Amino acid sequence: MSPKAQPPGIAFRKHDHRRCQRQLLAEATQLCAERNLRLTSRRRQVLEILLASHQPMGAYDILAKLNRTAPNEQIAPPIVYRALEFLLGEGLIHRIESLNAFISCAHPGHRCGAQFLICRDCDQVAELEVSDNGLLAEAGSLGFAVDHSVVEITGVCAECQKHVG
Amino acid sequence: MSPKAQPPGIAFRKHDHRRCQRQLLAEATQLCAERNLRLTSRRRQVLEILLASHQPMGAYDILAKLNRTAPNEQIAPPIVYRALEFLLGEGLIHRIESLNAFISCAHPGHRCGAQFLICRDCDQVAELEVSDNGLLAEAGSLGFAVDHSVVEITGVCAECQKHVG
DNA sequence: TATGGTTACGTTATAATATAACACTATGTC
DNA sequence: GACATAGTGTTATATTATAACGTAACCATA
Ligand SMILES: [Zn+2]
Ligand SMILES: [Zn+2]
Ligand SMILES: [Zn+2]
Ligand SMILES: [Zn+2]
Repeated sequence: MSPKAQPPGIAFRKHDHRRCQRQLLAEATQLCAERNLRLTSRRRQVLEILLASHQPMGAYDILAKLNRTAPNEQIAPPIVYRALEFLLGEGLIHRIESLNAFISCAHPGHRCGAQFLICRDCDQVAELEVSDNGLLAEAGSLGFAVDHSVVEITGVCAECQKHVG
Repeated sequence: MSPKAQPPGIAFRKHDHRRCQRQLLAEATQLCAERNLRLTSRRRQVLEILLASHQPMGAYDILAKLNRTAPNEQIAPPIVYRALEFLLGEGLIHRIESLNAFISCAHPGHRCGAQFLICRDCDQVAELEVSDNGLLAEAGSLGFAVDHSVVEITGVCAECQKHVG
């Protein structure tokens, strides 16, 4: 089975996010099963926190949320960072470098680089998946062997442009 | 006068860096004069430290270098960050988000977004200037108003590929 | 050349982000 | 159960960045 990926720019569209969320969690669960990896409760907890929205969250925001849900235990940074590391490694979340923050992946399992549109008004982030040929071509012509690419475009989404103008 | 920009990928080519450095400093000086801005000695100091190579440096590396050159005074972080802020604002340097580091700009004054190839072997960073159409087109089709773009490609440069075998 | 406004610099303290190191616990295998 | 391994918990600390406030340099005008 190959579940359908979220369409590009979904973060900026009105959509049934409950469903969006459920679908992505199911995909993550399945993907871990297929890879024989353990989506432990900590890891799932962190993933669910990120799946709750299309907004990126800092590691310490996630930490705070964890500690709010379970005020008896006192969770420390390494726990969060380790869960994030696992999720990043499996392509279930992405790191937004220009925000020092993390966001759930809209197409779990795609191992290639993603591109992000970041609205500085509503803080939503949409994930694209464009084969940005021009750039990779230039890299190729210089004999540069690409490993990983970070593409983060900041601006104002269509919805927010309406509300301001 | 419009001085010639460094060709794309210069960081990965053998070149007369003394000259490269001199040229970029001259351009920076002129540009500040034209804009009626003060390239103070602190700012110039920080710029010169970055111009010394095509490798990005962390703010604290720059700080350490400043303090090494003048062991009598004890310079503190805000001084460095303020100089960096000025240089960033004028497009004389760039911030490499994925490294939390700074690098001198190869085309001072160009206000548009740049793209970087980052060699994880030799730590050199080459600045490109490609109109990466595919991506901006996608952004446009979503009605997203682009503000600033971060493009950072990590990999291994041609030279380093030879040396590893 | 005084005077006042502005910009830049210096200093101290602290915030925000991230990791090292090591002990303990759960999980799967024999 | 004994063992190896992977995951978690805990403490301390490293790294990156900024807030707040005072001082000095610069620049215009009188
Ligand atoms: Zn959604
Ligand atoms: Zn928006
Ligand atoms: Zn050079
Ligand atoms: Zn290299």
